[in-house]
Amino acid sequence: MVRAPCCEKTGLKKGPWTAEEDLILINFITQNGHPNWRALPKRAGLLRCGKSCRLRWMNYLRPDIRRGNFSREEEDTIIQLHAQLGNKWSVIASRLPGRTDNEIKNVWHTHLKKRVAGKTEIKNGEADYSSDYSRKVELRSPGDSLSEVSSAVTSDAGHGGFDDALMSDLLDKWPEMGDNFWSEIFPAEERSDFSSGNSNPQPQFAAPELHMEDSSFWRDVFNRAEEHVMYI
DNA sequence: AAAGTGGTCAACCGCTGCGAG
DNA sequence: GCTCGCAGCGGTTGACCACTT
Repeated sequence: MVRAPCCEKTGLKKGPWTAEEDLILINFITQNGHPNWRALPKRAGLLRCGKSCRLRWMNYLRPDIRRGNFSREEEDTIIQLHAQLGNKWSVIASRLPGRTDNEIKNVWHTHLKKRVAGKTEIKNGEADYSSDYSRKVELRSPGDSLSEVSSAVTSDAGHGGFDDALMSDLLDKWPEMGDNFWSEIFPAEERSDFSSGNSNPQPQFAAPELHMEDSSFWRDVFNRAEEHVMYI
């Protein structure tokens, strides 16, 4: 038996999302939630498959996402959990409020894997600084995180034309959804590890302050959206 | 200044698990 | 109990960017 493809391949857009698409998705989910990802793009008027919409929302557009600035504690927690759980990125993500499995997976592969490997070598009495990366990691000041450094580089670049008034206007609009907006729309998404008695308590970080304020992404989206609107 | 190299991260692909009928 | 459709997950890719030579 052949399973039907996840989506109609023809006519569907792939690749990077545009600011316009982001806004359409945000607006649609804001108003309707996402009871059915498969049907969502059609209803929202997006030429994307449901999977793509879901991924974009879960990993990038959800307002309760913290972007960049992995703290040293978070990185250590990822290393610790990975040692316990292996590549269970979604489980690890559930222990790190505001972090997505995709982001954690990326951080692991780009930073932490090497760090762990480096420490193993150090443990074996053969500190190997042949890799420039491990040198950076080991020499940086305590409490600093590498991702903090990299995000500082990437997130602040290219936002010269950002209109703070536009951002604050948009931020003003969020409370209209009500404080319980997200829990209403996504009851199934409540992180069971936090909402229910977690039998295996893990280090908790400060509750995710809502991150729209400090999210470089939103700056970028609204910046690009503004540019887009100028063309309309 | 140009080319090469490596790092980063968003997004896609394919598989799995689960629930409804 | 079986089939089907869906959401979710983990692996992988590729474009972009920064740094080095």
